[in-house]
Amino acid sequence: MTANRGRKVTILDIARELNVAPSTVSNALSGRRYVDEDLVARVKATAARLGYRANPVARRLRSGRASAIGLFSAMPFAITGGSSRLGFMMEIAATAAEESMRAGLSLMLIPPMEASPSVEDLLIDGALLIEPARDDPFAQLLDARGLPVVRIGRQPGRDDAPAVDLRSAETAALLLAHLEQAGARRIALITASARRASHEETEAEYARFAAARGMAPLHLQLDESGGQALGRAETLRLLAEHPEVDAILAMVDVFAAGACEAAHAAGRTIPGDLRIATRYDGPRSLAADPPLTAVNLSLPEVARAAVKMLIPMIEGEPAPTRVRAPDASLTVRASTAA
Amino acid sequence: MTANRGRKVTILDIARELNVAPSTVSNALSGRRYVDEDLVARVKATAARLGYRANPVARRLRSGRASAIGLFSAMPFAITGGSSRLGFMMEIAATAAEESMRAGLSLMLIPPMEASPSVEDLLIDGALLIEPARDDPFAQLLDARGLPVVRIGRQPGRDDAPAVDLRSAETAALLLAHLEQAGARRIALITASARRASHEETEAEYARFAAARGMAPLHLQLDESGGQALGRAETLRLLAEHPEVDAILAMVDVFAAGACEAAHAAGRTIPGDLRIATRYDGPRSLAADPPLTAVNLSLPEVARAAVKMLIPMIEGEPAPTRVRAPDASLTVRASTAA
DNA sequence: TGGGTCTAGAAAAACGTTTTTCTGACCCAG
DNA sequence: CTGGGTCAGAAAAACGTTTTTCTAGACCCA
Repeated sequence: MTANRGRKVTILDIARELNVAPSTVSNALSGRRYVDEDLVARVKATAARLGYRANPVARRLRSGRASAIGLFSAMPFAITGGSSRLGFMMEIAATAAEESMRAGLSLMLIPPMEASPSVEDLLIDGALLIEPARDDPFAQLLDARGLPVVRIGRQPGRDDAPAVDLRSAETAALLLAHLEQAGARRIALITASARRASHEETEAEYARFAAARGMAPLHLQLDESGGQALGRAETLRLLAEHPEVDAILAMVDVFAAGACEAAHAAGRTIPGDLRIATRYDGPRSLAADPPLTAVNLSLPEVARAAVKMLIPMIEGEPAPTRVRAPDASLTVRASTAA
Repeated sequence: MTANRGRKVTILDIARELNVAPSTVSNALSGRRYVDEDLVARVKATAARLGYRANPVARRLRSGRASAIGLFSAMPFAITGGSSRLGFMMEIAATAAEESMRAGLSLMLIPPMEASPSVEDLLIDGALLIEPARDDPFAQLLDARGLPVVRIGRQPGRDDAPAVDLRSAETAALLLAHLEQAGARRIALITASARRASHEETEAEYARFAAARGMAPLHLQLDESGGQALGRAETLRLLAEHPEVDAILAMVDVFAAGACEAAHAAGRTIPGDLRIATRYDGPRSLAADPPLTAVNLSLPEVARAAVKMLIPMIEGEPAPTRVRAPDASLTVRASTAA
């Protein structure tokens, strides 16, 4: 019996109906002040009869709190998701949603889009920002709005900003050591041109690794939005120009998948002629042919840590400004296994 | 220069500062009524100087709109996500987030949790509900709140409710025909005890299929929260009691993965002795050993259709009440390939 | 010159709660 | 029999916008 005479039913309607003050209705329904049992019963009955639903927006007006946080990723979906739309961002999203719900916050998913949503108008109290680049547009908008933000992966140039450190230098070292140990003597590196900490750190680590061994560095920086096709095309060119390359470390999984295609097209066997490894152990590293050696980044733990950092920041309490991701570990698959 | 003297800066502060009415400040900032150019400039300057940020909650008070929709799944995460937290729900989430953002709505991720969030207090205008069971708790709460809801997968017993029909009978028929064509003569079925439309329809289709061929039906209904371990255990028992079984159709991917484990433990080869197929072609069907034959459910299209249904419902406009998912197609993998 | 229209801004209402403050009745101890 | 305390409810303030209504002056034209 949802008495729907046009307008929404408010607390005022109940008050009028019972000749009682609105505040009394509020207290009766919420129970935060004692109200005569009998009156409470009548209020509740009337509320039910009229089909009253508390307006959650009005409710939040006093506190000004949205009780929600946003999860932002500026990476094009070709990277974060691709055709199957699964991957890095969604793996973080799942755990972050759970963890924030535990704290009474909902999680809003802000997908990377050309027409970026007007950040000004999003109903959120804070944000998680996935792998921001040096000049990240979301980072600027969020900072301009003055929202608390936790970065998942440091933002280059913003060493002060609260972040979960993904420790990409260590990840890169792990992968390079594995490739070398698997027999590689000339390792090429493919990163993205976007200036994310993971790419910058990996490049530095690669330079160090190459220098230490007297190996001439061979490094491609590709545009993330090029996706798998670009990875394939550029790898083909690389293999043609540098036939001595016997391993490729592709930081972005779609580039790695493209590299596999290129290897097949160039008649190279994997891992016999060419070893290929990537960073994020997601659905794409599994689906590649052959499945790719990759790194377990412990994204659920990372997501949980990020939410735990963000919550006190929202409350205005002191919060740690830097947390380190757990130690990474290698998952060796056919793309490098001897 | 975020002049932060305790309180938040409001439109009133700007008005006071300039000896001007609050409404004028509002109009100057929003531009929806003409305000003298010079004054606009002064208002904007003062706003910037004081560090004014519009309060999005207050802004929404008049409209009462949250500008957000919720994505709910009552399936335990063991099913929807599992250890890697990816899968059905997240695949839908990615596309739904994109599609709703396009309409100016954000998407809230409501993960399945024991302590269900108080649905009453969620700041949403509508909801998508993934594969609700006959007695789905979220469905009840959402309906009680009077929110528009689009079900992704019909809800048994709620044929009237707006939904995207996942056409599970056809999916089941596709899988059964494939198993038979791959040489199976005795196909066992594993569904979940939760009464979701996909399970009910599959069971019906299986019964029809078996009857038509004079094949004695063999059907297990498992508790979804049991996950892969339960799938393994029950498959082991099944194989012991019915050694003649030469194919298993497991509707839930974790059960299928468990069935693979069981087959190995029982010394059966896949697909030689035993063919295994599942429904959702997600990361788990790929990661199984061997990779599983599964169905492409076109979840991105499904998610888009669901959002498109929901939007007019929120606006109070007439909306279609039933949409059919695209035709399903089979992805044949090593678990059934001859 | 009087009545109409237009203008830019002021003023007030509205959105729907929650929280704080006020009030009158009652009770009890001093 | 009075002053203070407790009680349940009323009243009002508060939250921060947006929207509607009002107003005083400028302008115009018959």
